[in-house]
Amino acid sequence: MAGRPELDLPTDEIVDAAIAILDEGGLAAVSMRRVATYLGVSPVPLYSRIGNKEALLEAMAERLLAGMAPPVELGESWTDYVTRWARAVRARLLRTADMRTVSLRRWPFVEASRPLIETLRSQGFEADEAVQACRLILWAVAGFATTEHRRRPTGPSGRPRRRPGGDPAGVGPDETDHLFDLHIRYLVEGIARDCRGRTGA
Amino acid sequence: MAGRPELDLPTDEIVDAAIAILDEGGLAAVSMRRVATYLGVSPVPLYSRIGNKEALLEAMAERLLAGMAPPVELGESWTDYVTRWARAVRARLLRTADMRTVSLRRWPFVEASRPLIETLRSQGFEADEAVQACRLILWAVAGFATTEHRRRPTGPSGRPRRRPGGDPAGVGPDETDHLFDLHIRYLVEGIARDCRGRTGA
DNA sequence: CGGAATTGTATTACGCTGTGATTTAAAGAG
DNA sequence: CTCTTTAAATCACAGCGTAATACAATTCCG
Repeated sequence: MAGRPELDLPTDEIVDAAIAILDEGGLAAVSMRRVATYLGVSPVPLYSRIGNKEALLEAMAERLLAGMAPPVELGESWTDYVTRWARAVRARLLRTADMRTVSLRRWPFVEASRPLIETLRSQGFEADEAVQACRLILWAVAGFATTEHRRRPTGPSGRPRRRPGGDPAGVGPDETDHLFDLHIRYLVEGIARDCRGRTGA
Repeated sequence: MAGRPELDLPTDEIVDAAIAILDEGGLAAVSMRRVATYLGVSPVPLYSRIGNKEALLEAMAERLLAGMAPPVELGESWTDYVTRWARAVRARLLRTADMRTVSLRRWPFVEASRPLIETLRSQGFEADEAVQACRLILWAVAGFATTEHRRRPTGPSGRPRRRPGGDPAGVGPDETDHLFDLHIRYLVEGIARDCRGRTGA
């Protein structure tokens, strides 16, 4: 049963399978061999199509984060769009099953920041101001989500090791939402203040 | 050559060895077996002393990030301390060879945030205000460093895959420093504004 | 139409991983 | 000196990423 070049196994299906495995077994369950058997295929076509495991993870991150930036609405002020943008990106990041799949991969974020930069530029920001503001927001959101995300216990390993003194940073999810909005508001206010002379707000 | 219970192999030396391997070979080079042979020992004592690999990584992160909060200076305003604290934490994070060793591990950050919270409380912050401000700063710093950190190429894998359209977020290190200070300043200003009635600044 | 080149797959194999089971040697107690 | 306890080495197992090899089906060319 070998060698029918007609059987198309697009990279999309490989990524689909990998994400399915990720969703139900965590990142540790994603292996080239398992993805292959999930597709009823040997590991070879995975290597011929996506290269290696690192490339697979990259493609998974790209898929999971594609189109995370919301579309710009007509007549929307940049402050409103920044807030919506930040919330949307955070939501998408938190929906990811295992943050390590997505963390430390730059490209999807670069892509998502494009509409943000365009909005800022269209409302009077200089090019370097827009890039700077975008980076500020992006890093704040990515960092917040990274730190906020709870990874589910990946199996029986890792004894809990109860710590003395408790965890002063333990808060509920609604409090976290509030904190996130506060964070973004502070940044937006700061940016608005530093650029107020030129944006005419 | 087996079974001399006198040979003390403290967990500290295990962590030392693991960090040495991390520094010269990256996170991928850190394996239980390699750490064991580095110490001239079988993998068994590693398991009897630290449990498993996850626990080893946890211990490494703890070591790498221990004492990252700078000591409080007498008569220092909380805004100054927050700025110093943020810079120190960021510097420590960036010094880590591979960010994934340290990322997504909460405990060292909880520990580092204690002096920050104490400083805030001693200068008139309510308990929940202090925790909130601390969380804001902490997540901003951790997120900034996580996103900022360049991971070195971990071997010959991962073809670069040059992207079309370039990278609008590509900036130099000095610009990054400036952006970081700006980020922290915005947060500090926002916190100061929201708490100005009580802190009497 | 028939052989040849190409293509894409399965199989095999190598060295590595984390970790449990089994065995062995050393130290201490009576 | 003998027995118990302790902690190590050695072996074993299943799984991993991935390169090499072998083979079947298609496609091209004469």
